[in-house]
Amino acid sequence: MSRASDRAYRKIRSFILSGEVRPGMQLTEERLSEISGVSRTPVRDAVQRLENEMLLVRSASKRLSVADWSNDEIDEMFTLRAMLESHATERAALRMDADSLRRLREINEVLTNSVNRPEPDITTFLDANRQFHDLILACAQSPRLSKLLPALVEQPVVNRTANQYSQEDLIQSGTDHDELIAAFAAKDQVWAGAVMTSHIRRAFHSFSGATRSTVED
Amino acid sequence: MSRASDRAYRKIRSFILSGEVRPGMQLTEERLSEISGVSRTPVRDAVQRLENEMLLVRSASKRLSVADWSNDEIDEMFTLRAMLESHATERAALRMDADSLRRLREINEVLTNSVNRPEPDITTFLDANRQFHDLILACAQSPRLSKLLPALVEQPVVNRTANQYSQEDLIQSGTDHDELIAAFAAKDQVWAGAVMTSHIRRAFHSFSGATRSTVED
DNA sequence: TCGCGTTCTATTGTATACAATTGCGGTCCG
DNA sequence: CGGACCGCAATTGTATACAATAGAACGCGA
Repeated sequence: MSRASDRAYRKIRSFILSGEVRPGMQLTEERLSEISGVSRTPVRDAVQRLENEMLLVRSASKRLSVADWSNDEIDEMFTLRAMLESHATERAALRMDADSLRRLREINEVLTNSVNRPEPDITTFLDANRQFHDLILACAQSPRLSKLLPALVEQPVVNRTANQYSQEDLIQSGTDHDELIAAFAAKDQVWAGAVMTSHIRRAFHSFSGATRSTVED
Repeated sequence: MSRASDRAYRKIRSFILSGEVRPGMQLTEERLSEISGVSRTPVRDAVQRLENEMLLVRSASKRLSVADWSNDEIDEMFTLRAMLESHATERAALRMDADSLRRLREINEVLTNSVNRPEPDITTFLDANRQFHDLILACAQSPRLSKLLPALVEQPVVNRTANQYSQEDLIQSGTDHDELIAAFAAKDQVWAGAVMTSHIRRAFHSFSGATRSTVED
């Protein structure tokens, strides 16, 4: 979208993810327009996008509030993501070209280096990770998937989790990616899809293990 | 959404589906506001929704045009729908209560009656069919799915196809639904999911068989 | 004091005017 | 005659003012 609209989207998004506002809390459009520094018109565009990503929800009568996900919803989110992203991976396996494969290797090189050190560089890891998954999605060549998946991946969880990952988890991610690359090289869609499924399911369990047990403490 | 916005959405939608405009054709926001009889502001809301459903696309520089789906995209659409809707069905199988089950039977009774006659009543069929699938989706109790699926089902294809279905196809739909109901009654999620998958895949092949061969003629 | 209705206020929805951007066409120079 | 540049027209993007609606607070009567 356009400049103001995008600006609003990013500002509001990071505002929500920063944790300054608690789930369930009301947010008026006017408030959001103050936050993002643009008028309500582009704010409304941004809000509609955030509603689709379910970061914002419209309460009974049109009032906006920050989404509050139940555990069941988070489970479901990972499940759907695993389904769709492994499907994307299967498609990508059939359509992968040499250049993309090379690029995937480069990206994963960066990712691996960022975690194979005493103090993992989370920012670099997240960035490389995103690039890796994005490139696969692009190779899947499915406009629909490209529209649906991002709303599911939506960093909320990804980002919140990355800090909770243990270093072994991060290293394992790099290993998963290596195996994905091997599957792509072999043009084996079943293999590739399966690796992606377990990659995501593992992330899910690391996540739910970490956060939920701490909540219960 | 609100009144004008919804009105715009429906008007534009039916305008596109009516076939008055051909895929790829440009549509200015002003034109759309004339069609729907409201100002550009609510039109833009509606447009954003239609973009998500991929009935409209924004070409290179923000100009709107009617979406033009490749065969591959239509295949993908059915594939995704089958994946997600059978997943929804699996969830529903675990959560189905007696009332909903009864209601499903009622709806399918209507559906079956509408096609078991010399001249099938397509309108009634479509309406009952939609209710049937909607109720299952509701029983799945997954806000995410409820958001994702409709954008995929989106009558475009459903409606265009219904007229192309042979009477046997329509009757078979009713039979599929009966089997779904049996699976729900048995609380067998695997069974239910499988029936839904084949239900949709059959629709897909009826569709692509009908339309694509005629195109090639 | 409780329940109900009424008014007032906060919030969202719509229209319109204006700004910015992009495409198109015409013209001028080589 | 061809190509590039410049300027106008069409289209989208943004702001603001106003309308409609839903919620809350207040007061009145039973």
